[in-house]
Amino acid sequence: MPNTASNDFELGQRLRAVREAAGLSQRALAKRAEVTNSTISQIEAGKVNPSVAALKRILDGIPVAMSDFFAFEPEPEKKIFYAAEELTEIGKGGVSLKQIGTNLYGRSMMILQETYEIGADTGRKPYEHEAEEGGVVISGRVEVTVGTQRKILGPGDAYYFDSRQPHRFRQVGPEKCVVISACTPPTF
Amino acid sequence: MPNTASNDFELGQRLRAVREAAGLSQRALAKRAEVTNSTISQIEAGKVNPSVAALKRILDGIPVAMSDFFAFEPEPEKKIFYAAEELTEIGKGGVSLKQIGTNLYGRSMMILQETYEIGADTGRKPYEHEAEEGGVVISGRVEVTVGTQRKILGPGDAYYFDSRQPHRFRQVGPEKCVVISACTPPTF
DNA sequence: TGGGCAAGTTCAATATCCTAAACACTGAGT
DNA sequence: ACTCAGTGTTTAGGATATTGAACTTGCCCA
Repeated sequence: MPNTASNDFELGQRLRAVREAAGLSQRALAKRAEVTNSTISQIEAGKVNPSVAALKRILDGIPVAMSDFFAFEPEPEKKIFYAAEELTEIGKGGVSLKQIGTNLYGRSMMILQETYEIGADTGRKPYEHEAEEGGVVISGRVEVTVGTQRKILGPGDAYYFDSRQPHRFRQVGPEKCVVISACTPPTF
Repeated sequence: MPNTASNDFELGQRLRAVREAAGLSQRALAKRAEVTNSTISQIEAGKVNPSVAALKRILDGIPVAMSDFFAFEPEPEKKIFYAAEELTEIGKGGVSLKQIGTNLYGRSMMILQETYEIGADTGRKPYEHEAEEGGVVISGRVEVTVGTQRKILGPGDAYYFDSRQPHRFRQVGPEKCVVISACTPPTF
């Protein structure tokens, strides 16, 4: 692909605006940022895609923080709605875990759509990181074992437990089972 | 300079954290971001300095906004104090304009230290963009003409006017004149 | 035990950026 | 007119990122 130079949005224009607002010439800024004036010229003209390191050094020379520089982005990607096929598939084997909303960095919980095929069994997960989780059965039946308790749940039934307890999910009955669940925190 | 790979701070570590928090593998994210898995691998390992375009595409694939990704930076460069020699020199000729604080993008005013050498004269600036400006004389004497009014100001004297009015500053007396002034808005 | 699969990593080749030096232009001062 | 110092721009070449494919590892399951 040729250098479209449009993938950066108006990065160059913004840099120019910021630099001029600071009353700096390209060379003056280049000296502070320890890059060359041509680098700045080409970036502002949209002829190149600067590396993150180069842009950071330049912005530090103004100085403007990276987050400020990108703060007022058009923000094209604040996804709120997700088509079914966009859901991130995590699981494997007979258990399919689909993450609702590709949880962004820093989210405080993760929502999953879990599908247990006929005969699917998570096996006994001994104990995991500190978290809580709960869910509701949408269709089918699943046998849930948490600690010493065990119960078969059908559509409309729900569960909620501390995930440090050993737990196991096993599909039962003639049809696959779908569960919507949530847990917190997502990874840590 | 060899590839230090440390200029990016912990960019790679952060990307890995963000990606894993989203539950995506390198290849899964690469597919969404339309880059290759090796690109992500090398970035996360700190072996390369990604281009802004590459990083943006990757973050869009998660999705995370650039500003969010850099939001919790150590913010090393929130400059508040400035050594005398750091002040940005703007003026030319007998008039030296030093910008206090290299006004960041979006600042709502600009503060200047103006030095008028012996005989310095700004000439009559007809009318400029909509703004207001004011200042205080620190040392020396300066004749200020604004519209039809004219006055010679000495140490401690001050002025304030709408800068759309034609105005002129002219050093008078045996010593150079130093003025601290402010104007708003800075550029626009 | 071995196959299959998905994970992250590495390597050579290509595409791209960054630098250094020169170019063109402007305004101010001899 | 000429130089000088300041703008921003352009160009060639070495440095670096990105690609595409191979490599390694670990895991599950037959």
